[in-house]
Amino acid sequence: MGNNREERREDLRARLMAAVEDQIMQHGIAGLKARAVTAQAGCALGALYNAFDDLDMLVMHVNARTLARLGEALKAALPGQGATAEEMMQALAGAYVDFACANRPLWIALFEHRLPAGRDAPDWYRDNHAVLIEVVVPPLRRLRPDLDDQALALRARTTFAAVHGVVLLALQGRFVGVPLSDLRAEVGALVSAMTRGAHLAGPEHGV
Amino acid sequence: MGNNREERREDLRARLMAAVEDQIMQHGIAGLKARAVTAQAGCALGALYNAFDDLDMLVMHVNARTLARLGEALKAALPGQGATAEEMMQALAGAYVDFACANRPLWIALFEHRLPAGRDAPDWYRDNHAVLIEVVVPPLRRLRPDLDDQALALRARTTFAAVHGVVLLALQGRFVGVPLSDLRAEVGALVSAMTRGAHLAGPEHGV
DNA sequence: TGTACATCAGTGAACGCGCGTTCACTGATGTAC
DNA sequence: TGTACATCAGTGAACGCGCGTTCACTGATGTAC
Repeated sequence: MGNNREERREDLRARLMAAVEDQIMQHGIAGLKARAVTAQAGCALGALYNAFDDLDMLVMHVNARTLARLGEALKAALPGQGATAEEMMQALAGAYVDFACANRPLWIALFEHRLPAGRDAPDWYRDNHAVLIEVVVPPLRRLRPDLDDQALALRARTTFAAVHGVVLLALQGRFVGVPLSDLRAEVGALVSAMTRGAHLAGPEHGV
Repeated sequence: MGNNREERREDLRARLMAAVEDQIMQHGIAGLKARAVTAQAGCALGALYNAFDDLDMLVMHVNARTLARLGEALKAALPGQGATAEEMMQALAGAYVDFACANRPLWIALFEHRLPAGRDAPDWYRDNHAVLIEVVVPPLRRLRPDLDDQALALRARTTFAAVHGVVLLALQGRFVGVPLSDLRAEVGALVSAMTRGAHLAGPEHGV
């Protein structure tokens, strides 16, 4: 059993990631502490630094998993063949709201965690984010067949960011945010307006 | 000259606020340090705690001023009598982008600064945020004469948050954000789609 | 106007705490013969 | 199969640093008489 060491290592990494997820869900990313994580994972403080470079790296692995789960949720929400572009958009936006609400602190960690100045995120981490944009492209292409791939990719980011903004301000409990009870309906209305307005291919500002 | 003491106190408060603004512009809210602030204001570390309750309160005063300046910028950008609702919206969104770009770290501080768990912001601080929403209501009312005041106030928040989201992800340099060079155009396109789509008073999702 | 006293802004060294990270040590696991 | 040795995961006390806040002290400003 030559891979026993490797198995134990992977097991510890998994326990640490699970502990981080739980701690973030309980106390938010701002309240995350190495000691609480290792205590919950059932290992010594120092073991964290055997399994991962440091706490930031551990958080990035958890964020990557959250992102993957979010991506799955979005894909799973897409309706079947016969759906209109607006129905696809509504399904994606609804799934985004649902995921963010159900995993609020983890979802917020996705957008709040930042490395100390000077370090920047590894490629595998950056690349994970692509799914959030890519999933929006197909319905958008049907709404805007006049746009080329590059313009579509850009517009997909904008569309995502618009929905994201409404969800973020609401879930952060900011004063300017929409009340949680109205979130779903308001996001629905926004997507509705965006998709219907996008149809009208009038002259666009600055494009 | 019985108010000399009061004058000096106000002068110190003003110097501290100016120093905080400068420090945030240079190093961001995350890099704000009491020592750097008092050094730049030309007073001793302890003087800060004579002039303000603590560093958080000082930051809130600066945020309030930033918010006031932002409110002025938005109002100043509104076009004259003959303008259409979409023109008003575009002017507001454009002014929002401009202000956020020109005051990026201060603007980000507005949305990133948070009090330690348990304390919550005083009323005068919360109330300052209303301007961001109120300014959107008049053009929105013309686009949606069917909505009552309450629904309008809600939709104004949603509209604001959508634009805000696009600007935020771009200015934070997030991977999913729009490149800065495309920000103005994309926000323009978003506002365009939202206002034109809002006209079509079809059945709305969940409303 | 002058003197004695009270007040309080201003000072900055010291406090205190939180917390990520290290490191010398241990003991279990795997390897060589 | 058994024994000696090497490796390395696991340990947790200690380190180190950053940094907001306090507090005993000072001296300038204002007040009373």
